[in-house]
Amino acid sequence: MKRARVTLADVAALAKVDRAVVSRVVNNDPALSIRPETRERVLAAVAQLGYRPNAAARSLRTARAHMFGLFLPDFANPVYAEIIKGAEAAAAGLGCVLVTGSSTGAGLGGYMDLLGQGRIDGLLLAGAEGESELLAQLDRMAVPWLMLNRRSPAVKRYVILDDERAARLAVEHLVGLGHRRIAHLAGPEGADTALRRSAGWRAAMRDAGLPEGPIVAAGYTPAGGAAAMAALLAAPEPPTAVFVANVASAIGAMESVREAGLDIPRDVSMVAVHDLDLASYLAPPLTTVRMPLAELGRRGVELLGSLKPDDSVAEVLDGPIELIARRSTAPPVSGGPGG
Amino acid sequence: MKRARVTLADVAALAKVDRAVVSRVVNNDPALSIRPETRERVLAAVAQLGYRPNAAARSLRTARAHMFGLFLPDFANPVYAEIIKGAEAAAAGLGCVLVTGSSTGAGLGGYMDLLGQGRIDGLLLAGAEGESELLAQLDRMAVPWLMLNRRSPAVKRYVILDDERAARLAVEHLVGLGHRRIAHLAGPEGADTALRRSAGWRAAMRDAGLPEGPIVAAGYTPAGGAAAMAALLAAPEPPTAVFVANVASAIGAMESVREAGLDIPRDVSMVAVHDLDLASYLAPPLTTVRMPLAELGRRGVELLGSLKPDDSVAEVLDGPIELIARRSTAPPVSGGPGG
DNA sequence: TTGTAGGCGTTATCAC
DNA sequence: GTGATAACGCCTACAA
Repeated sequence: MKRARVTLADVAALAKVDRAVVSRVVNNDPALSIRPETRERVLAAVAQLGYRPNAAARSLRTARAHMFGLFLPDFANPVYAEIIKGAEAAAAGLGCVLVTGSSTGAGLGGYMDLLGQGRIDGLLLAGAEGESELLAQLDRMAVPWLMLNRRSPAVKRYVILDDERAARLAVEHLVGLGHRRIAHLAGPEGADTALRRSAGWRAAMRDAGLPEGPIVAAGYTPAGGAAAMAALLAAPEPPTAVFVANVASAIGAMESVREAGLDIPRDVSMVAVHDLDLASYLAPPLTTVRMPLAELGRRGVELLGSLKPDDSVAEVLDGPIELIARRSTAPPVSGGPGG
Repeated sequence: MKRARVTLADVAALAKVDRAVVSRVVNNDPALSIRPETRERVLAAVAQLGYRPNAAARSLRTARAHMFGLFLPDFANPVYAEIIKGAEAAAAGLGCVLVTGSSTGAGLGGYMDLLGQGRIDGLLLAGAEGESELLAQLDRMAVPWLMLNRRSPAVKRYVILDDERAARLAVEHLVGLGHRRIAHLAGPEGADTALRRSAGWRAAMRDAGLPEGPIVAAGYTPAGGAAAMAALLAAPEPPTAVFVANVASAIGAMESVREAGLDIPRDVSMVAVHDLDLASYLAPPLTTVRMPLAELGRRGVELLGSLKPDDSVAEVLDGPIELIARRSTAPPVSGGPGG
């Protein structure tokens, strides 16, 4: 029953036709005219033997793997879950499968090899910090790849979201509530998303005629956010509101506020980028800016599928960005914390 | 510069040797005696041309893909991040790459095809609920696969953690603090992990000579946990402590407790399975049971690599399981909530 | 409507 | 020490 390997030849023999015929039937060759009964016989044989085309042979012949790759820094960052979902769905729509890997367990090297060896037809990179060596190599490889949610340093090959607009939305919400001393808990130094969000904060403050508040950088983790927020609160004139670059850091930042014996939103309002399920279950529920992450994944795959090796892409995805107001933001108490 | 495809033949021509020689050099064939200068020439040609072996051709020839698959229900569940990390590292150790996919974006079908077509050498399934049809098919496929963190219904092909012991540890912690009315916020009905954790709770209660407290099931999500906890609190004689089957549900459960105007741990103590970064940043920091998730991923790949198609595996991974006491558990106030 | 034949890039088994 | 040659399983002009 369990045959290790059923080939086209086995099916052909059973159906008493040539392998070529089986191949065309299996591939639904439109330019094939065949007697219904013959097709029946072939299909029956395929079913009976449990035949599945060997992908290696097929790829060797057609130089297409019907597979895309997505590489990211860390599965623990929940924003990637959403991106992956969109990318997987898009790949499935193209009749391909998406394979995902991270740099926590293994390096980018493995996925680069997949690409170099033609085992995947394209690679999506969601943040490959400090891998500029490999990136240069990638660019020499005459093969489709794209950065997701992050601009590529040398070549123009990326799709990003409008992080600047998201930041403005957040800051405008705080300004609308009456805040004037609005600090920024930024992302990691040099990270491209962090840069764009900081720029948005800066622009919105300027537009509102407000002085640029204090800014401190931190990794996109609770621990990073906690440390950064502590620094912000230690300042002589602490902010009445904070725009946090990422929801994970915000979780840590909230803890720092509690540690300091202060209350959110009475003493400090807080709004963060990226909306997660989690946000509405924090204490208090966190005001966030929702961005179209699944859409980003979807679009990335879509572009990969239709990209020529030397094309350049520099796209800011135009999708819905909205503020989800919850209970972590409120008008400032006059005088602010300590007043 | 950008050559679409450099083959063995190109290298052989440049190095003025036969393709066979190049192949042996590239593969470090130990049974090859070769003049050092020849090897030099070959290596130089490889470097100059940027040759990379074509994986399709190699797989066709050797019937090995050097690739393992891991399939899971949802990347948004953070416990999988840890499992993936271990699995990726183990695969890299075997000179393979691990590719991961989820059922949120596409179905299991794509990954089953990878396996059936020989594009991956084995498949790890971390929860494929309700896919029993595909599972049966998998078993007929004479190909290595394994369930992770979940027992397989028909065949014995799984590695799990000692969830029962984890549950006992949690309950014993609560009993040690003096709790007697210990409820259980269980996982989804029918989920295998949920079953094992419930069994542990039941056993620990019996061993402590305590009556089995109330139990209510919920999905492993904040929303599920919130609803279930609300139900538990509405009972005439609410528990003084809750053993929650999963950290995600616990986050929702904490919110329900706050909604009810109660305090953790004064009115209700709470302990949950699986330790995440996040846990120490909740309000209050959540007491958890840490399980060796990365180890589970590692072991899964290890077994896949050395499994014969008809072998059966039923392993309870023997790794460190420890209670991480934080501030969500404390001795009960005499009389309990409302007393 | 069906069959034939060549080759995709490797590796393994020989022979020289 | 090195080279020739035959598969691996499939696709696709082209021929019949």
